Amino acid sequence: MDQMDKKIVEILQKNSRASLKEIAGETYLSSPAVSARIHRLENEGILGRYIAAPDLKKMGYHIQAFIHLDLSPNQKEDFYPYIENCTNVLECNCVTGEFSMLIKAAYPTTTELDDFINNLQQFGKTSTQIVFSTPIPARGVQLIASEDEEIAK
Amino acid sequence: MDQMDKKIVEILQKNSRASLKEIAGETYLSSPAVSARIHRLENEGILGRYIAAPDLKKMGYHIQAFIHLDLSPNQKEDFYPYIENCTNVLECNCVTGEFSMLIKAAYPTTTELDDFINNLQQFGKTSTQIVFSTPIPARGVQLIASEDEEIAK
DNA sequence: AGTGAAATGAATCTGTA
DNA sequence: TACAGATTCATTTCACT
Repeated sequence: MDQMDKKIVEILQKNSRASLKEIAGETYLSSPAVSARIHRLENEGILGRYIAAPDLKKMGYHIQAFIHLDLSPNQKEDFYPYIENCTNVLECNCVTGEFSMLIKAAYPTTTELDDFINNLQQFGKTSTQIVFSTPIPARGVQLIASEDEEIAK
Repeated sequence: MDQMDKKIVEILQKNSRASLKEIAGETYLSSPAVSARIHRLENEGILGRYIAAPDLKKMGYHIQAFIHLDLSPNQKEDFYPYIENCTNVLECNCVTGEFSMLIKAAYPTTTELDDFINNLQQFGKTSTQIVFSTPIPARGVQLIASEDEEIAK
C-alpha cells in the first residue's frame, strides 16, 4: 500500500459511492489507474465492504443501544448463530473484561429492545447502555496524516 | 417510505456501490425510477452516508477498542472538538450509565492506544475493552422482514 | 505501473403516451 | 407517472510509454 492506495481508501471511507472520475480528480491519477488499484485492493481483501448508513431515526428506529453480555463459555455454540440472525443487531464484538460480548442494536421502541434483552439473558448476564446521541457516527481512520510511518506491506 | 424504498435502502446497506442497474434488477423497477427514489431519499436525509469499511488489520491497525469515558459535565465544551479531531476515533456515542461516552477507536499497536487513553483521562475516568474479534461487523437493519408494520412516514 | 484514445456499458434527459 | 429512445457520462479494454 503506497500513498495513492491510502488516498483512494480514504476517499472511499468518506464516500463509497464516489465515481472513478471523482477519485481520479482528487488523486491526480487517470480513471483506469484508479480502477486497477481498487480492484487490486479488493483482491487483497483490503477493500470490499461498502455500506450505506441510513438515518435510523427517520426510518422509525428511534432506540439504539449497546448491550454488554457476559456470555457463558458453554453457550458460545448456540450464541453465534442466534445473534447472526437477529436482524436488529448492527454490530457484535468479542471484547476483554467482565462482559465478553458488546452488541450494538437498533429498535423502533424500548419495548422491542427490552424483549431482545430478555431473550439475550438465556446466554448470560447483560448490562445495557441506551444511546442519547452520536457526536461521531461511524467513520474511517485517517490514513495519510503523517508521512513518517509505513503502514502495512 | 414504501416497500420499494425499504428494499433500495436494504440493498445499499449491504453494498453501497451497487449500480442503479443492479438495484433495478433486484427491485423490478427501471433505472430512472431507482435513481429518482434514491435522490428523494437523499433529500429527505434518509440516505446520504455511504462508507467503505476497509480491513483495518490489513492496513496495520491491529488494535481496536471501546473506551468508556466518564466525562465531567464542565469539560463537555472542550471534549467535543478534541474527540472530533482524533483521527483514530471510529465512532463516539453519548450513552446512559456511569460512563457517559462510549468511544470506538483503532490503533496500530497497544502503545498508541495507551497514549490516547492517557490523553483522554484529562476529561474523566476511563474504562477500556479491547476487541478480540468481530463476529458481526457493522451492518444495516433488516427493513422488509415483516409486512405488518408501517415504519416512518 | 500509468496514460490516452477508443469501445462498451451505464445513467440521465427528453419525448411520448 | 411510467416508459423508450437518445444523449451524456462513466468504466473498461487495449495499444503504447
